Amino acid sequence: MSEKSVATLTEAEARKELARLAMDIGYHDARYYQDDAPEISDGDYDALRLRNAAIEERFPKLRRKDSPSLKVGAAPSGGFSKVKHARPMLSLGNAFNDDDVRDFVARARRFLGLEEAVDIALVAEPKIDGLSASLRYEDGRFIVGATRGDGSEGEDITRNLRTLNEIPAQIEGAPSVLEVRGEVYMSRDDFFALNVRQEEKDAKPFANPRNAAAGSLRQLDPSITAERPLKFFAYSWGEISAPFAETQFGALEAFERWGFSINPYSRVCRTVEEALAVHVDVLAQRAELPYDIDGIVYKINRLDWQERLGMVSRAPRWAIAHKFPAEQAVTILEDIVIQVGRTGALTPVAHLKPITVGGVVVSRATLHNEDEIARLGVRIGDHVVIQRAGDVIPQIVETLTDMRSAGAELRTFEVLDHCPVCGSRAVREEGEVVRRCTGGLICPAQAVERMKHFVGRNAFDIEGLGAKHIIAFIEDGLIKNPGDIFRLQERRGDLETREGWGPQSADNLLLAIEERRRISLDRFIYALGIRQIGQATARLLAKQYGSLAAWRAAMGKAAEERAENAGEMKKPELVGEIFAELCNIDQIGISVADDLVAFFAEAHNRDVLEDLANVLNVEDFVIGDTSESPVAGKTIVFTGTLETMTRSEAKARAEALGAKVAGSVSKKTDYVVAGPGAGSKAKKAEELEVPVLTEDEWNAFIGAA
DNA sequence: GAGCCTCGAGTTCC
DNA sequence: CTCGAGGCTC
Repeated sequence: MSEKSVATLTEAEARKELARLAMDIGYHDARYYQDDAPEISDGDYDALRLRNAAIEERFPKLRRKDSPSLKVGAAPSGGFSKVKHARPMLSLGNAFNDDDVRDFVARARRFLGLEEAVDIALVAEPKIDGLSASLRYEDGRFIVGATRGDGSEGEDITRNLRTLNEIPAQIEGAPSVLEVRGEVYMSRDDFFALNVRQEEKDAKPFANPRNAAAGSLRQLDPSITAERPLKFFAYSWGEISAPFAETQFGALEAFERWGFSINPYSRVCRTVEEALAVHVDVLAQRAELPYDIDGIVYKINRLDWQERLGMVSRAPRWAIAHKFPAEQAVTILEDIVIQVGRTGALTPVAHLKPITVGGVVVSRATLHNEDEIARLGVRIGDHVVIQRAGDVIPQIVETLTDMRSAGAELRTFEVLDHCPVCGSRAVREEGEVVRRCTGGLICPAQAVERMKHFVGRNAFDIEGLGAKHIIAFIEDGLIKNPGDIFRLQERRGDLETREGWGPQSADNLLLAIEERRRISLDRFIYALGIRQIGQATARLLAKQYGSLAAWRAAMGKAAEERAENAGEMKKPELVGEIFAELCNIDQIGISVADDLVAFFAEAHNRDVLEDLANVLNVEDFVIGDTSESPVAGKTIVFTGTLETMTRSEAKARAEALGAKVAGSVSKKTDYVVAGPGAGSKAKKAEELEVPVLTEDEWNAFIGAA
């Protein structure tokens, strides 16, 4: 289709074309959003919208009432679809001073088993204050782009990302599958200019470049994003079909060859000290840089080392962010208010006279606990220095006692001995820092927090069911137990007639709930909010027991054992077989096992679980494909000093091959790998007739896989 | 038994 | 993001 350049269109032609575009775009919107079956590529679609916007810009008077550019909320319930990252997008550990960085390198050296004298080269690159994004290329074509989201699943912002000049639509010579990761950001100059335009349009200005970039990227209408001056630095990658570099810096160079921008301050440093010099250097130039940065990221340059180091929970062991000192400000502590958490923890929160720190207005900050208040010596009415830790969470750094006016009587914070919400006793256990409400099930504040946790992002992740609705639903008796959420459709009438609700909002919520009726076992366990059972431990349990039925059966039995042998906490075996089995899972000890079993000892909790099991579809835990692995499903115990690898490396490798790594030898142990100096464990293995391998034998054994 | 390391729980603002 | 506590290693 030959199109006339917008500049040469006559008014009549423009009017006709705008009408056609409105119709076409409306048609494709319906295919895309309603049928989920687009007929044209995103690129072609974007071209239509861009042309529409261009014509409207030249002939503002011709803008139609039904113009596509006015339909900001084209998406169904106003959102982006989700994209699962083929490889998770990690976050980074933080260093706040030079020693933290030296420690990081020392840890890596130890993990890799390297001599003190071996230098570990690092790539130092500025950490841009923007939003990370992942761009997937297949056969050189940009296919899909996503936000980081929770790290494993982000939002599909492909159409918005396509509007960025610095994101090539096509790249040459790259692996057939390549996920490029980097930071979308806005330069300071562009941010100021945008704010001027925003004010001219009577739109709210953005607080800082980061928010401006975030707001621009989250536009439902890509033509708005297209008008925003967003930029992109590539710095990392996700899934790749073939290796394309041997070093971190080599990867950056490859990105540059493919047409991406990489940060010009990125450089290879042979030693930690050289890397630390980059930090000093860039910090000195911080104000002159065209964009905001919040620190320097160091990555171990050799990719084979990166691979061996792997990751810990959500962060790689081969990279760290060295933060710049946080911006500080002085304000007045107006009040201290107590919040009640899911576990009953009473947390004092400072209410502050609102003040801008690092481009955001801060009015509250956590005071953690009563010891922290005592340490700060703060009283209500005091001037306090606040900063945003890691440039995000506000914290009170110090109290400016000098600024107390003479004779002024400032109120001190008084420790509560009762829960401010339910009135139950609030006690602080011996040796613990937190004070807790003992109200448990009767405390409404705890009930709300437990429910919030249940529907939260890392648990059931029910969209549209936020704190406000939860509180209202609980108050109105719509939900009492978690299972009630999944019976809300029976009370559709009650939902629709709520103030501010209608058929559409009820539909949206019920749909979001239906989507989550199916859930993985580990998320399910995590959602229950059992004390000390977070994401990592929930996954361990899911892995150990495999199915909800198996887990419930085991835990129920453990609770019985515990009832019979209460008080025998010192030795797990004395409590019971299952209890001992729990404690034998690496990372789970007596304390964690006891909280877990205590949960099952409560009839109320068993009822909640039974109820949930009836309304949900909890998927069995599936481990990655380790069918080829000789050690899949086997339980391994490492003991003694390992020579060719460190303990954590050995553990990580074994787990990757589908094995369970346990801490002590039992009759369930399949193999014991003993290095020199192995003592009691190797002996116990002999007694139990568990095969004992040397390290070399073990390596040969798994090497076959 | 001390000293790491990892995990959980609590929190802010947009 | 931070802090405290639990678990593991030596």
